[in-house]
Amino acid sequence: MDDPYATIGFALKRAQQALRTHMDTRLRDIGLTTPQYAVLASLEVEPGASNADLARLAFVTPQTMQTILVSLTRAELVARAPHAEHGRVQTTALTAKGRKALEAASTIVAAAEARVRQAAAPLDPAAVTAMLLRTADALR
Amino acid sequence: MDDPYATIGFALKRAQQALRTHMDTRLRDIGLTTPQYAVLASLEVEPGASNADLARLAFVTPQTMQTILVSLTRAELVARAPHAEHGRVQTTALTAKGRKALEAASTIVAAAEARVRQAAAPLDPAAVTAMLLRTADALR
DNA sequence: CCGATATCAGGGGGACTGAAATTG
DNA sequence: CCAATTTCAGTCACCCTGATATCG
Repeated sequence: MDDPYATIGFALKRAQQALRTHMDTRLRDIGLTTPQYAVLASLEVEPGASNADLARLAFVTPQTMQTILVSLTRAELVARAPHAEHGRVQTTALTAKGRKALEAASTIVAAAEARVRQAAAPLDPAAVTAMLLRTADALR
Repeated sequence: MDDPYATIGFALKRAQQALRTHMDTRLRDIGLTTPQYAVLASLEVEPGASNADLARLAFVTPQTMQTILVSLTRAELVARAPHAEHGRVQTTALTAKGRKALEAASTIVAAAEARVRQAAAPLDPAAVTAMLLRTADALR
């Protein structure tokens, strides 16, 4: 087999790690990690989502999402409340503080995305996005 | 900010996570994780490398590499020995068992890479690799 | 009774920061 | 004294198994 340093797999890991590190560094200033931002962003689209809902959206296990929600609750960025009908289900929603944090985070994340798109040139960003999602699907 | 689900950043995370999960699943049969495979592959190219050397090759902190080397040593896939001149430096090399594991892993990894390349079409794999490495550089 | 959900407990590997000790 | 290396300690986010409890 050929040079492992010349594979898409290796480059994929490098790029993702760089993006994650970059975002973590910027987001630390406003007290967030990258996964925490992702959950806040999901909650803006799906207010009142349950733990299981959020886990599916983020492609992680319910246990993992549980630990993230506990830390977000402790930081008072989200609030949880029992579901109106389903006794056991806990719904989660952004607090005012959480909405403020998300707004600040969005600027940071948009800037990072812009840098990635610039680096993608001359490849079309939409084509790159589609290619990456095809790759994810191909590896289920 | 636009839909976070339509960004390169989101797709990048999805693809990398899928690749990592896929490789971990396949490599588990031979008792390896993906980072452990990566270290074994580095050691084939750089036998006798130190912890700090390997950390730089993998773009992780020395502390992270330390934990990986401890587990590889415990599994007897690598062996560590004090450097001939530098008293504090520990050199690491593949054992016979480690070389065998690496060989088995290489087949698995090559198959995964082939699937990724197929999913990349119609984009040129070399162009995709270069684009991803450009992205990593752009985010330092 | 089944299935989905939520949560707790435990363990593991991999990533980080901070700090300490050694050594050139 | 400084720089590099190794290593210890702690935290975080991710996975897993298994168990418990609540519902529909």
